Amino acid sequence: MPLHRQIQQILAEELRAGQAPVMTEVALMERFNVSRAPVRQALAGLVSEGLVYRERAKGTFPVDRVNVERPAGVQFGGLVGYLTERGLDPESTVRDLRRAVPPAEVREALRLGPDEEVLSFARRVSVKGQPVSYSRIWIVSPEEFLPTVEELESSGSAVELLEQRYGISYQRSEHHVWAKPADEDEASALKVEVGDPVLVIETTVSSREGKPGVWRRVVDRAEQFKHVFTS
Amino acid sequence: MPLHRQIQQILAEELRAGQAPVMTEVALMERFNVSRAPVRQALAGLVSEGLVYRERAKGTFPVDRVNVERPAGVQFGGLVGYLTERGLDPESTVRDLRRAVPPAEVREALRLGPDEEVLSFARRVSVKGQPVSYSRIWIVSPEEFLPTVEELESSGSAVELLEQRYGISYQRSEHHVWAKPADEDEASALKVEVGDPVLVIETTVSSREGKPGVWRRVVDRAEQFKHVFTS
DNA sequence: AAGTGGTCTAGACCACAAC
DNA sequence: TTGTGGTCTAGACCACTTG
Repeated sequence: MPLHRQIQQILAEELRAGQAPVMTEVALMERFNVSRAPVRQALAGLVSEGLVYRERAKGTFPVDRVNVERPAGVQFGGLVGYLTERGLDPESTVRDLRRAVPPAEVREALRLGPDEEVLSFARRVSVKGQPVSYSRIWIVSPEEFLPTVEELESSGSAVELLEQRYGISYQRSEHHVWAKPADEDEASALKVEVGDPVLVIETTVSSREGKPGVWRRVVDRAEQFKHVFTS
Repeated sequence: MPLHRQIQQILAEELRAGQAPVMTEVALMERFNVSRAPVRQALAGLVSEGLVYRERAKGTFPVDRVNVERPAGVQFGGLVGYLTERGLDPESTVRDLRRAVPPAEVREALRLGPDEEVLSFARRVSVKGQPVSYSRIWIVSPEEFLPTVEELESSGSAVELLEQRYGISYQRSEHHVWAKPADEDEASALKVEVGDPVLVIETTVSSREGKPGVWRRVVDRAEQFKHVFTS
């Protein structure tokens, strides 16, 4: 592991522990016996982590109140884990797992030809027997990637599986969010009345090359869980 | 302007114009007659702009399809400008402008004492006489910051005014998003029926020091405008 | 073998803030 | 005046990809 990562990690731990380490570049150069470059790189990392901020000619200071909470919503497929962390013991039901040609809207978002097949399935997440979220996902993946329903239900995230097995990782995502009255399908899946408000989130996930690889549409029960985005 | 910014700007223009400039570090060092540091800094900037990606031992490449669209939603107070850009000619109505003690929920988010007053007002944005968005905002600001209703309606963003006059700038924001049925107030403000779905977004904006300075709650007509978040 | 980006050293000068 | 972070130079070695 490169020096600057080690330094960043050490400082991040100290910051999260509430200690405010001496943060001037010179002091850190002496403390770690390195030149300025790795120190600056480590500090840049802490800035992008949101742990410190820097002011020219003034210094480097820890951010006031570090947000400990890591909310769901931005993290892809994090809902199950998020609920589990809070002791809510969610059930995840996967069905309709198959390779298929997606509808036109999804084909366009994923830039697929009219005959290209991708992996798809639907997932329903329930807490105490009450459904809170219903989603369908389309994943561009190797043909030999065929996880079982059990694997998907236990992992909570197909993208995670894909990353573990093939090293395919995604960097960018774009979320489109709106509210609408539930139609019949959504109402029956979520056990609400037709016309009740639901939250719809459509997400396109792309690799760092800018190539879209995953499209997902989530329908949430209104007021059940708030989604959090940070920027 | 520092060298690396100039280089980044030149390359960004070329990339957006569709030209794919030679991107190896050595080539750029020769082209701009600089050392490696500013070149690397410029390229790092392009990466965070989302214009290029880099692969170790392979090279630096333009991102597949550069998203030209700059969506509203993440930008604070950008709705009016966003609609205007699309030729929709929105009307912005500001009312109830005053300094006041916010309710407990907002006080907590802004970390205020029980008697501290902040600037507040409500804004309704309409397109063709039809309301699309209703919001209330609370802004921690100097007492002498008292913009007029006219200034607020024309600027589209109180935060922008604050930035221009006092140099106060905000970096972080956190959005909580959910759907709910409209209550009586929301229904009458947005001219929808009670119980119709609306989208609620509560946003806390903080300075880079981590100090929260603005709290806003927006209620949107459902399906009227989608909100877009990228990460 | 040649070329790439990632890392690191050891210097230097600058604008700016604080004392 | 001193110390800070921002910028830049001129070197170096490395792991890794590609021909």
